[in-house]
Amino acid sequence: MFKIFEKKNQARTGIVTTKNGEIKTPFFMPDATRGFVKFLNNEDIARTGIVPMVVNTYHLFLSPGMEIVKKAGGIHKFMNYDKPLLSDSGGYQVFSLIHKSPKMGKITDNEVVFRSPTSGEKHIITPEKSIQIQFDLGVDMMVCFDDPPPNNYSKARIAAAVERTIFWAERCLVEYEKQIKKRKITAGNRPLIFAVVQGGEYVDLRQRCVEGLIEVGKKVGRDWDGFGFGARHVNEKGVFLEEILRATASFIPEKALRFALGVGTPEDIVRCYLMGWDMFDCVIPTREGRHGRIFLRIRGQQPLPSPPQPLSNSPLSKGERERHGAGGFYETINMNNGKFAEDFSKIDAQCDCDLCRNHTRAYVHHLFKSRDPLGMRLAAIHNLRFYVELMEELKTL
RNA sequence: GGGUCGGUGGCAGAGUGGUCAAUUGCAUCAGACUGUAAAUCUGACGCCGCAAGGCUUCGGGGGUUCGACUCCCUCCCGGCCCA
Repeated sequence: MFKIFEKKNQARTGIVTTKNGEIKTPFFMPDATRGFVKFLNNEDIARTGIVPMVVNTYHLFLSPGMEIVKKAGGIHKFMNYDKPLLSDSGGYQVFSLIHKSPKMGKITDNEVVFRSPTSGEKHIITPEKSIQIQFDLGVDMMVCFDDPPPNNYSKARIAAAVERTIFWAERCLVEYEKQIKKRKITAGNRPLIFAVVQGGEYVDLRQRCVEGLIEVGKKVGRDWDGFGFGARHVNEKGVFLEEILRATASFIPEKALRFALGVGTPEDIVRCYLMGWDMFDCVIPTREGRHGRIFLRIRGQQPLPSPPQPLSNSPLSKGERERHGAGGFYETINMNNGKFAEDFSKIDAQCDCDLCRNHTRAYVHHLFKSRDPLGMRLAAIHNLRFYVELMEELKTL
């Protein structure tokens, strides 16, 4: 259930109720794809202020496999995590696998056949099966199995993916209803279900997709709890699809949650929030943290859709400047850079995360140069803390 | 003292007459990362130059050759073996 507290232009704040607790919107979810955020344990996660996380149907299905998750008593018990979890359907993973290398599998209207990249073993996923797996996981929020084509596909192919996504969404929703009944799940305990909007860079296809999905809801007799923005939200050059995101948000009913899947950089999140998107997930804070990039808030600068400007005492490198441009609310530093070798200042004197409370830049640089997992862990913790604080600040905009 | 093997770019270590400014690894420097096949990947890495390109290199010196990191002489230095 989603309740809106306040609305300012398109942006809104609210609260989502799930069987494992409430979440205030807007919120960010780190990707615990295989049932863990790499290098972090639940206590680390809790200290960052993160509440919900994303797990992945595809990855958990392959390993450890559903038999083990079921024996554990569901994904929450397996992970020992008692806060809300959202499972992604696995569609994006299977499709990107096949789009990258057609030998890896085959997509038909009925099902997706693919080979495990690690074992080579053959698997079949259908919309129904994805939903069943997500019920077996026992998550708080689940996502329909969709068809996410690369944005550079022809309009005809994107249109076909839209139709298939709608068709599959119906199968997902029918299966959802079936599972609710079969498992005797009460209204208060049911997982929220999200449809996914495809349509690439075509506004009309995005609109068609949302309309088709809403019709599916009416037909099955169950309104979608939310809609996700499918495929990538940036073009091949990494440029944010401003109008597509804005238009898609406007097509989605106001009472539904708007989930910007895979978004994104801090400025992209700000942009999406201002357009009315409520929830986000992305690998950026954790992956880039593991790779040495640290996000630093420029205090006093309001989060804006525009990118950041450099701190005067810590100039951005050429690449960083090119990426972020001038004028903004944060910068990034790369802890691998030699310039930190003798920098005994704090990473961010005002941040209260494990990294900033306890260590200097020089020490963290040393951890990265030593390739010790501790540096990667601390950097991921810091970046998540940065994202959590950003979400808090969004509410003040 | 005798014998023997060897001295290559920050390090390790290829190359053994021309296609070598010199394979590769490490280190170093920088970049990328957006519903995680990512503790990953990419690039640079003698000197000057944005570049085209130019310049100086393979322990020191001398020699052979059209041409040497590669062959010869000698000196210096190191490992191992024998005394």
